[in-house]
Amino acid sequence: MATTGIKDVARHAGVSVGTVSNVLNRPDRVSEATRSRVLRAIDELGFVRNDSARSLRSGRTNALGLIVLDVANPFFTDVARGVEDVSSRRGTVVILCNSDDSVVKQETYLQVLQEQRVRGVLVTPAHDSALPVDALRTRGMAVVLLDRSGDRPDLCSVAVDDEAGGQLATEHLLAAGHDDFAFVSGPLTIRQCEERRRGMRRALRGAGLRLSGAVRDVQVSGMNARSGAEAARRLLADGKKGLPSAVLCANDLLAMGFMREMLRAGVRIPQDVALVGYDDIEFAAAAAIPITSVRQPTYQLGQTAAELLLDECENPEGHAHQQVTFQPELVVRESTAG
Amino acid sequence: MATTGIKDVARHAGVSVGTVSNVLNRPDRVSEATRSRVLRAIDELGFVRNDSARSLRSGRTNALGLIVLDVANPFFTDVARGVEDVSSRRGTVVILCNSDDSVVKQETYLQVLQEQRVRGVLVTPAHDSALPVDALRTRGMAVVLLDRSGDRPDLCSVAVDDEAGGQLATEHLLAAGHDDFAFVSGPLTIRQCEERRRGMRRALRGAGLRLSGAVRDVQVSGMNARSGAEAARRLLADGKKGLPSAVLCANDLLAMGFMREMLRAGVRIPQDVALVGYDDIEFAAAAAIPITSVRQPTYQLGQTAAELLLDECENPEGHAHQQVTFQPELVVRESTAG
DNA sequence: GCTCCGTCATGAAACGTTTCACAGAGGTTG
DNA sequence: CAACCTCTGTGAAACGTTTCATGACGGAGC
Repeated sequence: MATTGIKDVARHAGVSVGTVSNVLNRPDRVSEATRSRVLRAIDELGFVRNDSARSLRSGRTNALGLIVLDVANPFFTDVARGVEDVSSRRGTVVILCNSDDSVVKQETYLQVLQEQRVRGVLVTPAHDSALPVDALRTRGMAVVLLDRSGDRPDLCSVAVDDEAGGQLATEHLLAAGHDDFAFVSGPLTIRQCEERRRGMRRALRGAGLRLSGAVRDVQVSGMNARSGAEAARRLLADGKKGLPSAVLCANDLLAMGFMREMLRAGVRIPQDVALVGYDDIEFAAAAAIPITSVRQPTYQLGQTAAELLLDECENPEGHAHQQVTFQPELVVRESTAG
Repeated sequence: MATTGIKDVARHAGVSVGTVSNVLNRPDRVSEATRSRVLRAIDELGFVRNDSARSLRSGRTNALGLIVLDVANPFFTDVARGVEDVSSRRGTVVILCNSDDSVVKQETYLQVLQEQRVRGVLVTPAHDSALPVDALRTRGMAVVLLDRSGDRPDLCSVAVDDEAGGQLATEHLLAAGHDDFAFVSGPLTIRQCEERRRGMRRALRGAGLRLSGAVRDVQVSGMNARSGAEAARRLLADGKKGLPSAVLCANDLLAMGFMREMLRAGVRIPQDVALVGYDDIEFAAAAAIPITSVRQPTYQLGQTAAELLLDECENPEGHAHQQVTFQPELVVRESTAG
């Protein structure tokens, strides 16, 4: 299958291959007349540039890699969308990789992306794996960390301030007069859980409350609705102290399960218990009682990360590494409207 | 930046470049001794194959394109996940493209993917755009249609039977003794809405009901929770006939909004109105009253599509085009447990 | 009329692989 | 011992671009 190449175009237009290449890459170097002649030839022959050859010769590709834990997670989906939009605007293409939080898969993909000679990678590191950043750099690939704040000054990174989010949510509840709290979350080894909790505690301390009396932790195994329901049951069974008047869940799925179980037990939300979730997934607003939640600028996170990466690629010398931290935002709904 | 190439490896291992290439591509053609010597050299030099050169020479890339309407839509997210898993298992890489249902974007991406010389494309066609399938084929790219059933016998396609889904849901409601229905959906120009509706009507006819009396259409502008709530309000205001006893919504978001508005008005679900959604998104189960819904094998859809595509690529001659249609499945929950 | 300069176009060399025709070494067969 | 394999390894020719040194042409300045 002889694909028509630049040579055929050249012959058909009666010029040299160099000229065709110039028409493609530096149109201003070519006179109006020949340029249009070449363009017509391209059109007539249905010529399509071969990017492999282009990359090989020029030493740079038009692709970048995106490694996330799992696109099926709405958080990463939105991030991916942001990345893709920026990338397409800049004429680059995104190669999508799911590591499933596995270090092995992550390594495999990094290898593949190196073979592809992508311009750079955006990666949410699996676990606390140490990325072979230097090795990548050596191969001329830029690296930007996603959803991981800047513990490395020699790297660009983009993240959302989870501690601030926890604090924000708590201050909202404090302002409504609450003084008896619970924090529902998955294992605190999950960074996000731990940081959101820390934010909550900071807010409580800031309000002059004694942590030991003002807040209890309800820790469940998962971060889904089922676990949320379990947390609710545990609190309901916890007769001696009675229910807390305000609850912060480490994510919206937990909050949804929690709410359902509470409603079923006849507890009124927000009158008896005020509830705040985290992530502001689409369904937080669609729940039986719309849930107040902490929104993260996920799409923008992806956009910014892609822009940082492409900037670093385009201007490796003048590039200053940035650690960007976004601030979350509270979306108030009925679940705290008491 | 002189990346170390096959030549350096050859020199370092004291063999010819041809031999190194053989070690990489047909290890059995090389003696044990030299093979390990070469492998060691590769390791010591940190050599990474240049896929651009490889593709250029061999005429085939290791990439395939995936064009969806929007990854942020959970449906496509799951599909993408299926595609990616299969692809990575086969050593291929996925280039992700969002067309946003725009024909222009779709064309642009197809052009880019051609330049990349991807092995093939998986595409959910925007609108009813006619894909330039033949032009793509000419360039040696395989094409598989996603979520669009086989109106073209010369093409592989993968889809879910929406009509069957509508029928399934309706039969479930009929079996529970309902005889007064409503179908809540967005514009019927959306293929999915139209087909699900058709399935419902077929089931009703099959049960010997007269359509004119047994079912009303409630058509709203969107496919989200807000529109669902609007549909509910419209039915509530529709005093003369009273409420239907069973409602099928064209997707789960509609169903969630619908439910919320009904509950707020004091209508009991499922006692007063039974409710069925569509898509079985994760949150259907987490709603205030868990929603019975029609599940689609989205992940598997993606897997199958990717497999068909790769098969076609690997064996263009012996490949027989298939139009695969998946059957949806009903997941019964409390919203119809009356 | 001469030099000098800018504008356009040319042709060949590179980019890093894969592939292929071929060669040398050793073994087997008749 | 000649003829003929098989097993390994070689070297050079592609693949389709980009890039770069070079050249042709015509006009401006002196």
